[in-house]
Amino acid sequence: MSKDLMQLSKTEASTTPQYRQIVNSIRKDISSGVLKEHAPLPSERMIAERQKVSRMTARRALEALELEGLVYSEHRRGRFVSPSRLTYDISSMVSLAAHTQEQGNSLEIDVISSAIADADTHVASLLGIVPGTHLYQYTRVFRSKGHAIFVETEHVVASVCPNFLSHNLQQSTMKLLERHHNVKTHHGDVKIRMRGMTAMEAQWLGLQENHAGIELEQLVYDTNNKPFCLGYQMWRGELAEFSARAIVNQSN
Amino acid sequence: MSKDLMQLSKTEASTTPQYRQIVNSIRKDISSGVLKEHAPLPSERMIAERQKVSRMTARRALEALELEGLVYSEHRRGRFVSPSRLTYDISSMVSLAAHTQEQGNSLEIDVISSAIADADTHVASLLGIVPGTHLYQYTRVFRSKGHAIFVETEHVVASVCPNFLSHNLQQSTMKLLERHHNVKTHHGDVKIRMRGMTAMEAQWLGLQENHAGIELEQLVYDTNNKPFCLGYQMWRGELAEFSARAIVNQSN
DNA sequence: TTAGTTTGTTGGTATATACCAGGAAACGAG
DNA sequence: CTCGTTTCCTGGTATATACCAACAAACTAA
Repeated sequence: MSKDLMQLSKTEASTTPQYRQIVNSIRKDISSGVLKEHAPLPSERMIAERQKVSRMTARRALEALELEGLVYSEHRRGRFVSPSRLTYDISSMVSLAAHTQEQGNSLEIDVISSAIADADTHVASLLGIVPGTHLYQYTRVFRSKGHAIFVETEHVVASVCPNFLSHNLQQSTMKLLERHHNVKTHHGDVKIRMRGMTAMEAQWLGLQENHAGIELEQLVYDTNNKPFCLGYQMWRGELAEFSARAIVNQSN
Repeated sequence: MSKDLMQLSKTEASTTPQYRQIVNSIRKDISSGVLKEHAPLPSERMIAERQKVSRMTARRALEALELEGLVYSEHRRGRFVSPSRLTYDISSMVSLAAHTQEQGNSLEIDVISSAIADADTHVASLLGIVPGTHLYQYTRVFRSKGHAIFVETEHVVASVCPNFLSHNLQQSTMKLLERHHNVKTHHGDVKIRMRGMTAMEAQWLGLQENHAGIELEQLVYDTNNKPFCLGYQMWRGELAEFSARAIVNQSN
């Protein structure tokens, strides 16, 4: 709140737009550590007054920072410095929840919904089943220190794991399937893309509509080479990093 | 001023913001095919006039569509419908240029710069060499049908491929290294993240500053398990999809 | 025909203003 | 001391206006 951080000057400044100068000044404060993770940024009106610009110009600057991922906004509470990224190794297929726990970081899981449903044509074709087959579907939000990182919806073929929803879903479902239903994962096909969030996704992650994020689609196969689980994760783009190892096929 | 706006009430129009209604209307036109790939959208002023909103509101709608990736903007020329995505299989490590050529799509390559340089500490530590070691560095823009898709900068250890820059770089450099310098790729470590573009990157891709994209970092190892090439690709997020296959380690 | 200029379009930047709704903290009554 | 209300602050939406620079097409002079 009571900060005298902003630099006045701009003196010669010149051709770079004012809002971009504000962006650069705040970016510097973040990288230099003056503003730390989750620290509140000055409000639009505050910046406008101190930098002698209109509120709309201050707003442009803050929106640009959001776009870059350096800053996140919380619905009418203010804007804050984004925390550092969480790395997810898509090659290992080890549950992220288990992995981060080993690293010392906890990952909280909120179960938004869980139900049994019939497969629609899209899900059915990916899972190699006939439309209408029973699926367990559940949506969960993953948080670190209370901050939402991604939201996941999984579709599991019901026949492989009767009464699956009776388990507590606040843990790794892959481990659950292995332990209690003898379903062993053999491999997974992963797709990663950047896309705009739906209104629901944005709400779950505490963001505004609009906003691009990273979607991770995972189709998981058992040791019989049959797909049994389809998952969609929508990540806050600025919080994620995905790693993988690619082995070159010798025959190529 | 000259409007009797006050009484147009919110009646049926409901609670969704006007700019969002415009977004939805345009989104419908795109998905229904009324507006096709690379088709020009109506200008800000045009929308403002036709929808009876201010230009700034029309602008908000178009910016939201850009953010979602449905639309791209060309510097003071107008806004256009984004084309469909290009899939890149990061598991195969096969040159994207070669791969797309097989699919029938051509991929044009512009060489922006190429030079020999000394490794800085960051690049050196990733490549496992001492800072100051000679590297071949080159930056290339990849286009499909004239539209920039991503820009790539590669750093290759000079000692493994003398006179590398004498080749024509408008082709797969991995194949070049294999054919002419007997460097065989064994595997690659890939990292994917979403981040804001630098001014340079945005310029090369024909975009505004700001703008999030997907960065792909590739560290390529030879058959002796030594890294010899470090590459950074910055993709237009709305144009890319990355696929990979993850094999589960049995010992886990 | 060609080269240069003009004109109209586009998006980009910027200001000033207004009102709304949700969150939070201070306040005030029980 | 707690519970509800008030008040202030926040970002979100929206209008109206202004000027700039880059581009494209139309026009104009050589």
